[in-house]
Amino acid sequence: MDAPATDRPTNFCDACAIRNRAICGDLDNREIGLLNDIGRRRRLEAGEQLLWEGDEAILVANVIEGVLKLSTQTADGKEQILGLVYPSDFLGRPFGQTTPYGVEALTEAHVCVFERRDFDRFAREHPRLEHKLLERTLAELDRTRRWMLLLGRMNAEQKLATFLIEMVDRLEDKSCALNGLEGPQAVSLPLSRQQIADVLGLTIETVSRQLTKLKKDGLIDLPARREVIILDADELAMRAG
Amino acid sequence: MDAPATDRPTNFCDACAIRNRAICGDLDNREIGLLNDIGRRRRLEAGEQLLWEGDEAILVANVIEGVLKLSTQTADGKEQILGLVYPSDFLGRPFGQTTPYGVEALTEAHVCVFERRDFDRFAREHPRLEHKLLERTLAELDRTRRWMLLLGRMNAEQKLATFLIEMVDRLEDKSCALNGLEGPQAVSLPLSRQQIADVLGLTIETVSRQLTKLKKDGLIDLPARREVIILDADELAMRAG
DNA sequence: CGGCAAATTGATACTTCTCAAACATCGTGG
DNA sequence: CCACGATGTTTGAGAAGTATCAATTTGCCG
Repeated sequence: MDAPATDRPTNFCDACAIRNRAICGDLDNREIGLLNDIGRRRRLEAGEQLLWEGDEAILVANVIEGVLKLSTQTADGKEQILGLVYPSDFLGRPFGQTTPYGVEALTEAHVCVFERRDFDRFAREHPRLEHKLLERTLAELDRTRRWMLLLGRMNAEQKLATFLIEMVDRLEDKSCALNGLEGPQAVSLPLSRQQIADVLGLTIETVSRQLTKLKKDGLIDLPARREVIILDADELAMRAG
Repeated sequence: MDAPATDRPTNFCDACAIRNRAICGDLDNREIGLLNDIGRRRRLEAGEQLLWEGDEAILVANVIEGVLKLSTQTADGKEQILGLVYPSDFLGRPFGQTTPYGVEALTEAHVCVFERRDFDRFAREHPRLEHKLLERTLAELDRTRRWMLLLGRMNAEQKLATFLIEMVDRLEDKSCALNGLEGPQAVSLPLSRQQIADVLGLTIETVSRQLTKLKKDGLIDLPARREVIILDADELAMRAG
């Protein structure tokens, strides 16, 4: 094999797993090349922090692989997870001065990061990208507002049921033979019990008790700490309210 | 006075109070003219509903005057207010199929409404407008996420204190002689006690009790149902956490 | 196998909700 | 102008739900 011309870096985008699902999806090859030039790949360990709340907003990123959390805390240190970010999602605060929340990898993760200034300039010059970003931001705002209903008006059981349904939706292990159209579905949670509590605005004990209750009631099974099997999706949806 | 040429409708934008603060702020006169052609003014009574949750998303609007609420409810009818919308704010779900929340005027209000399809087309053809809309949507997402911390992790006193500080920030009656740099500040709430409860994820009784407590503690005064005077903003900020 | 962190379980306290009643405010019509 | 009813608000008592604190138990990883 001949070595490629080395006067420009490799275009990672060509082989990018999320090439067509991320906000870059509408760009042509020339534009992708330009974007590739200002971005770089970065690998994060589970638990590694990418952005700190309140810091200057220097980075934005596309998630290529893994799950990350966006979170903030009260003055007295109680944490609230503001959102989970999955492959092909965009992350960070373009056109902003400070990062309004911390970003931490929940699993090993791969992201495609950009200096915010570079990204902002590129976006302003490429309306198709800005449009994609707008559509995503609007969708994220809708999702976030729906979560406000959960935080403000649901009880613990409704919160857990809603959470499990959402996780199945997002993470459903499509390779798993268990998952027929009906019948049990398995999920590997990327979150600890404490993190589930921080998503739902509950304590770890309440999360544990509610999961135990759902198990006793036969709606789910808990074969391992981070494994959940949905046995009765209909009843679970009922309890989600 | 001569009648104006009547081959095109009056351009309301010329006299628009929020002309420079709304998303139209970056448009030139020609573009404003085009936008004016697809929009129309509408007056809403307090309590009048503009959009219903789940309906087809047919309208978007700029708020010219008044305050409106965005809200949703649980299956069993408990309401959660998702946000308040003030003059110069944008409202509705562009590029979407359905309206994800109800919109109702809290006070008499004036809005500048567009058919969503018209607006979507106009926005796609005018990247400066789309950029403004993106910046607003990003800011609104930040604000909404901050509210999640309140809903998920604050107790009733912190919620009320945070709410009052936010309302002063937004509504501070600048014409009122009371408002020096320090000292008491007066606010006329556009919300009933029930609506405050629906913003904070509490019951009306808890809101009432917490307000009474803040009054007894000398942090606020409640001269009328919808009037609040902040007597000790520092201590209020302390209790907001 | 042992040590450690995470999760569960239990007992109790506290906050908030629920239901009920009294009270205040506002607008209306006498 | 005041009485009246309607609506919104405050207050009270008790119940329910969740948090807190403490003690185990479980599962994971070296």
